[in-house]
Amino acid sequence: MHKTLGTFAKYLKAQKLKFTKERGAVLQEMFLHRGHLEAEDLLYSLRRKKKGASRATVYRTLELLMDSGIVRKVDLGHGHSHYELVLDHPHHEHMVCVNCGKVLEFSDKKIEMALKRLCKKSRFEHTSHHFQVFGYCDKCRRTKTQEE
Amino acid sequence: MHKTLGTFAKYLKAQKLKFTKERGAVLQEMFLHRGHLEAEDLLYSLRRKKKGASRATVYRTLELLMDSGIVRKVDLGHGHSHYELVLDHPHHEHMVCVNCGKVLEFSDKKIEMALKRLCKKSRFEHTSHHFQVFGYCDKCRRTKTQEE
DNA sequence: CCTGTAATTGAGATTGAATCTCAATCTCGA
DNA sequence: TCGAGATTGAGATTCAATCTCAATTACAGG
Ligand SMILES: [Mn+2]
Ligand SMILES: [Mn+2]
Ligand SMILES: [Zn+2]
Ligand SMILES: [Zn+2]
Repeated sequence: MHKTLGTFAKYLKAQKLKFTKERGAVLQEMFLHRGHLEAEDLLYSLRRKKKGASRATVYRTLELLMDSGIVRKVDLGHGHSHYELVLDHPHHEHMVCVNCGKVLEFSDKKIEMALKRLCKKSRFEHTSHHFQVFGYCDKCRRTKTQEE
Repeated sequence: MHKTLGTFAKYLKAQKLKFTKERGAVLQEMFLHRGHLEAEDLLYSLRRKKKGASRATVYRTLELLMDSGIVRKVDLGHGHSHYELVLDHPHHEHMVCVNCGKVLEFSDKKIEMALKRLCKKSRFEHTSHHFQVFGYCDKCRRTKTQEE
């Protein structure tokens, strides 16, 4: 946390922005929960602790955290965004259980290589990508099989 | 178109649903434009031709077309859905130019195989996936390079 | 060709995520 | 300590998508 806090402070200073208790609280809350968080989760979590930050401020702070490379936006196919800490957590993709919502993370050199090759072939300059896999996690798969 | 029209008619009959001029018009419009369409595009396109169908009906018809396997929903990372005809157009992924919006389609056996292997390893039962690649198409890449 | 009934439609209300507005408040460097 | 300029929050707004429900329509059976 402390290293990241420093990163954020430095980023804010460089942009002539201010470090406020609301911004600090949002970052702290991201650390507290880890995982893949919705903005709304952060909002209510903060409210419960009386460390309120308005909805607008939560979204604005997430934007800043993304700009400073501390947080990334994740698309889990729910029709709204989730956010996760970058930390030393390198680029990866997500498998989402359509039954219980569980999220598995994965990354694969072969896929990355194949994608690179395909982009070259199409003369497409790749800057980023999202890869969401949907299905049933181990637990839900077993339950489902028994019911049939 | 005619084969697909038959598929749709058959599907509707099997579900005890009715074939209406609005539903016919939406399907016809999908054929007219091909490509990756937004619901809103369909809506205005139909209005211009006085073949009106309300917003609600357009969305409801797209739902039926998906259920009958004629159309699939596409996520191009725009925060709202696009739709495309399935036809004999097999499963594929999309590259989206962040500058001009151009969409390139691709599919890759190696990626499919790697994904299959990863799911097996995680005991995850794969049912579907979305893969969006963002970057610059050939044309925009050239323009961008010259400007720098 | 009729008719009755169940499905369909459309105008407009509603939802939910995300963004915007702007007056009041706060931060931080000098 | 002070003031310029950044920030905040309540509530309005946007936009895609869905819902509501009274009026309309399709179509199976006669
Ligand atoms: Mn993740
Ligand atoms: Mn496509
Ligand atoms: Zn599960
Ligand atoms: Zn382009």
